[in-house]
Parts: sequence; C-alpha cells; structure tokens
Amino acid sequence: MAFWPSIVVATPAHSGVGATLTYRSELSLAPGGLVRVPLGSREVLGVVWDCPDAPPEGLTEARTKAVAGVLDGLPPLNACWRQLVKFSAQYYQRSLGEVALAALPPQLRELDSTQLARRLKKRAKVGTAGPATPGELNGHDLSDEQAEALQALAAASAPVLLFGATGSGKTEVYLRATQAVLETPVSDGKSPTQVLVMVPEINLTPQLEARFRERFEPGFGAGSVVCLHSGMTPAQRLSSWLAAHTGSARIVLGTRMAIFASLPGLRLIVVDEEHDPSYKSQEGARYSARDLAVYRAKVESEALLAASGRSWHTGPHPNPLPEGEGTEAGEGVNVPRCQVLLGSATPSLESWHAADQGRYVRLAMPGRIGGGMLPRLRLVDMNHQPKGAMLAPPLLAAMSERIERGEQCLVLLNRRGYAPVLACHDCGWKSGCPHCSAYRVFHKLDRTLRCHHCGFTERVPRACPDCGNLDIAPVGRGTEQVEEQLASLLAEVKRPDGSPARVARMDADSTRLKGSLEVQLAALHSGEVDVLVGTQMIAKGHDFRRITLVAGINADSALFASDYRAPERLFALLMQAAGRAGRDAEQSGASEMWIQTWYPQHPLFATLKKHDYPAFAAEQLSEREQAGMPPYGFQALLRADARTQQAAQAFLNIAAGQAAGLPHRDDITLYPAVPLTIQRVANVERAQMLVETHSRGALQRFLSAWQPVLHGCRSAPEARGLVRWAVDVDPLSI
DNA sequence: CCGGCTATGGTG
DNA sequence: ACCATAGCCGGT
Repeated sequence: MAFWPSIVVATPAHSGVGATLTYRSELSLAPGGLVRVPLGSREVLGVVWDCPDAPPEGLTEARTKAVAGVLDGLPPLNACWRQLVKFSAQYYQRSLGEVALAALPPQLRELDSTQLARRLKKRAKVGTAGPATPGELNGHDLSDEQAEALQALAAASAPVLLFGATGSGKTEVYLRATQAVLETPVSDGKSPTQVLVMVPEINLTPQLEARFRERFEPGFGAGSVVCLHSGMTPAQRLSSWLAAHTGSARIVLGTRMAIFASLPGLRLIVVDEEHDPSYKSQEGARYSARDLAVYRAKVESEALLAASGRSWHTGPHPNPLPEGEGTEAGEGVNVPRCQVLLGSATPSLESWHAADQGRYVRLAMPGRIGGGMLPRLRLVDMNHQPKGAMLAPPLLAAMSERIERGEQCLVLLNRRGYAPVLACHDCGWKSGCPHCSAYRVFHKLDRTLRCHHCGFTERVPRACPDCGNLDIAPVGRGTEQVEEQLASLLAEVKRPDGSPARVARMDADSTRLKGSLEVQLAALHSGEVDVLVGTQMIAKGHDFRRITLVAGINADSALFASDYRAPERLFALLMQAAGRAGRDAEQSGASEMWIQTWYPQHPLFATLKKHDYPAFAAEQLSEREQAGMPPYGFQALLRADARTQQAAQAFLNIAAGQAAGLPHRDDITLYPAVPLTIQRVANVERAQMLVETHSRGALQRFLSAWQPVLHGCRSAPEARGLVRWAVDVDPLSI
C-alpha cells in the first residue's frame, strides 16, 4: 500500500461515516492542533485528533481531501482536554466532533491564522504578569472552621464536598484555596497554575468576579481573572478563551460551559452551589458540569502524576461517572494534583451519598461568620387564615413591624407576571397558548398575555374571545400582583424616618435590560427599598445585609409534585432563601423565615425548622434506595419531538422494540412512552421513555449499542413527522 | 411552470 | 452542523 501522510480530524459532522474524518496533510501536525478542513462544500474548523503512522485501511489517497489551513501560533489543546471531550461525547451519547467544536469559542471558527496571530499578540500584552506577590488587602482573619476546612482540603486526595451554611464564608475558602494554588511554583517551561471557578448562573458572576479581581489582580496582574459564559459577546468569549488557553489568565470564572475551557495549568476546580440544576445542560450534549468537574480533576491529576514520574498507587479514582468505586481519602499530600471543591449549603444527594461512602471528603462549616444565626422558621397554617388572603395577616403585621424598625423583607414567589391565567367567568374560556399545551400568563404592566414556553405574546383582549363577555379576570397570583397588593397593604406603614414603605419587584422581567439587575441590587443595598418581591432569583447568592424577614408565600405546589427531586429542590430553595436573612449578626437573633402552607404538618418543614440538612438528606436517600432511584439506580431518557404525539411515541416504541438482543438488555428497564407534562411546545409534540438500571456500566454499554439503532428508527414510516430525538443521560427531571 | 418551504441524506 | 438535493403547494 502506498504511503501518504494522513491525519484524523474531529469535525462538526455527526452522522454516517464515523466519529472522525481522515485528511491528507504534508505539514507536521500534532494532536490537539486546530485546522481548517473541507467538509462537503464548506470549510470548517476541526481539531486534530490523531496522527497515525499509516492511513486507515480501505481509504485511498484520491478519496481524501487535503487540510486547507492550520491555525498555527496556537498551542495544541492538551491531552487532558481531549480526554475530557472524548469522555463527554461517549458518556452523553453525542459525536466527538460535536462536543469538541461546541467546547471551542464560536469566533474561532471564523478566524484565519493571521487574524488569530493578531488576537494572540493583543492578549500577550495584557496577560503577562510579573512574579506573583501574594495579595496582602485580604483583610479579615479566617474563622476556625474556615482554617480547618482549608487544612483538610490541602490534605485531601479525593473530591471535597464543602458543606457550609449560607453565610459560613465558603467564598473566602475558595479565595484562599485559589491563592494557595496560584502561589505554587512551577518548573520552567510548564504552564502557570490555574483555577477554574464555576457558578450556576450568569447573574452570580459579577459579584464573584469583583471579589476575585480585588484579591488577585494586585498580585497577579490585570487580566489574570477572566469570565466565560454565554452572556458575553463572541469577541469577549474568544478573548477569555485565548487567555485561558495561553495561560495568561490564572483564574477562569464561569457558568457550566467553562468546564470545557482549555486550561493547561489547571490545579483546582471550584463548583459553587454544586447542587444547582443549572449545571446540567438541557440541549446538545446534556452534560453535568459538576460531574465533569470531578472527572476532569481526576484526568488532570493522573497526567500531573505521570509527568512527575510517580505512579498512582491508590487504585481507581473517585469519579461519579463510570462504574463507581473510590479511593481512600487523606492520602497523597504533596502529590501533584488537580483538586475539585464542591460547595453547597444543601448538597446534591449524589454528592452527599458519595461523601457517605467515603468517595468524597466532607468538610462541614455549620457556623455563620460573625456568629449570626439562621432565621427561625414560622409556619403559617393557611387553613386558619381569612379566605383568599394572599398574605396572612400575622405575616403582614410582622413585615410592618420590620419596616418600622428600618429592616428589610424578602417575599419569594416562583411565578412571574400578574397571574398565571386569565379566565372568562361566563363561558369558561382560559388564556391558553395556541401553540403549546399551557396557559399564557397575564402581564398587567404591559397588558400582554405571554406564553412562558414558546414566547407567543398578544395584547390582552378587551373581552372574552369566545363569548364577548367583558368579565374576564386573572386567576392565581404572580410577582406583579404581589408587588401591587403589598404596595397597597403597606401604604400606611412608615419607615423610621417617617417616609412611606417601598415595595419593589425583582424577576426575569424586571432584570431583562442590561444593567438593571445592578440598579435593583443597589436600590436594595442603599435602603431605598423595604420589601423585595421576587422569584427564586432573589434567593440565590446575593449578599443582602439588612434583611431580617424572608417569606415564602406559595411553597405547597412543590410538596406534592410528581417529580421525585421536587422535595430536594424545595428544601434547597427555602434554605437558600432563609440564608438571605440575618447576615448581619446584630439583627440575626430576631430574623425569621415565614412560610405560608396548607400542610404545616408536612415532614419537610420539621427538618427545615431545625436547619437539619443531614437528616433531610438521610431520609431522602433511604427513600431513593428503596425505590432504586439515583444515586442508587441509573437513568437515561429517550426524548422525541414530533409533529404529532403518535409519531413521537411511535419512534420511542420502535426504538424499544429494536433494543431486543442488545448488550445488557436484560439489565435494563424500558418504561412505556409517555407525553411530557407540557405535551406540546411551539406546535411540537413531545414524548419520552425512561431507561432505568442498577448499573452505570450496563447503562453506558446499552446506550452505546442502542445509538445506531436509534438513528435507523428515524426513518420508520410510523415515525413520520419526527422532528428530533435525543438521549439525556442522568436526567434531572423525569 | 417557477419559486419557496420542508424533509432527507451526506460529508474523508 | 450545514449544505445540497428532492419532494409538495401557490401565484401570474
């Protein structure tokens, strides 16, 4: 066979031929290099995946195309990054090229190598900081708990779960751990050490960014801290990505997508609020950035160890993903490694279970900085309140008292708009969405009916569209209505300076415009606002100083939800909300969390009252174990979207039928195809099938074998009208 | 009878 | 992914 130089490239192509495509190239290329290659009639960005000695069997030189260009000047993506991408593609059942290309900044696809050179030069100027002089502006001493946590972290050789109460100073632990990593000297020619810090939401990046900049830019230079999230412009993203890839950025702060950043000197990954469902991607490769963080840290550690010439002797590694065994905690101090630090006041049951088993090291910080106490829980039994009261009189009285003392209140309601539905009292018309099986929400401020699923918006009709009746009225309550009502109910209440109480609202609608979140937070901090009404957005992360009362006014819907993770989410949300109150120690003694409920006897409230997350977790875990649910069992969803519900279900049923004889089929339960709770969205019918088993390995091998079958089922005549399908491994809601 | 839209297939 | 091509309705 004639020799010709070939390279294997990961491209965005993802059905048919295989995971990678082979090209011809005279140039010397290394794995991880970026190339432009012809694909069909286009030219696309690709990642060099392999440089084999000989081209694959059965492929002739004439049938291959030549590499069109090389983005030289850019160091190749290292083996750890490639391993992360490869693993993610396999585990989440997507093509290698799709994951690889999605992990790169979109702008990179449009650049040629001269443009790239210019960007790199620009970067170099900002990026190279002088020798590190550790930031001194550190200020406060560590609490005993923080100091102990940091010591234990330094000694840990497994993932660390930092179980810290809201206000216990987790961020300071992240900062100190980061500082320790950045001060670690590296030998010549090696990349400077780097830290990745992830937060669940874009909203939470600015305040964390400010703290990291303040702490590290004096010592490590401007540009040592960069952000990476989907809210940035393409140019900003490219710039941050290049800074991370070249090592000029020492700290990358971002949302879930940041897990795929190229970080050649990575030594620590922090996952803040690790329980947060936002870490699970809901489109494309449905990855969990938290789980991948644990995997990535393991891969990076192995590489560092191999490079240091030692061999790993503790056996298999902690890893939530492949068939999970573990490693013993507490070994391996001073072994070069990349650590992972998962922080939460209400950890995911998955992480909690891993800590119970000793696969993770659990560090607890139960106390609040400054000795503040968590608020006292007050349950309002709605059975004993006046009919139709949206806020119980005792709650209103308590709020008034707080306002008169110059304290602030938070009112939590997980529903945007004025009312979830508008209805005609005569003929029974309701404000349904014509494109979805859902009601359109009444937004009074701009007089619209808006579908929160597909975005379809119309002006509110003046009369009932069906019968012409003028008497159409809102049913149920949203944040707009609570804001309006509270403003009128508290109109007579005076603040200490004699001025009237002020109510404001914060939700996705009020913060849509750029900068308005900051404006709203400033209004709260300066004390202009006494009562803030909002969705779960107000429960997350923000550091409110003068809040002494938090009220959840409609928690019940989650108590009896069919989703088995609903209690966990409700507990986390209420704990998080409670954590907003009493951050100021002086006032914390009297701070309160009020919950309006029709079911005050519900056991969830008893554990919440004691702020006893361990008890709650133990109880939930035993239920999960009984039922063989995660983390004891393993699940995937096969999802199908189609023009008709029959087509969607037909696809799923055919797929299930054709699963016969596949590896591990006997270990797998395939449940019947069912429509999703919201069956139709934007005129697309949705259905799904639950895949369940007791072994992660069995699930993986079964899904891999099922994949080509699923591709084939697409063209089954019964599935005519199928729009798309997807596999969701480790789904968050079923 | 052309043009636009949507479904289907292939990329080295 | 993205593009090309093939198959189905409306308009002058």
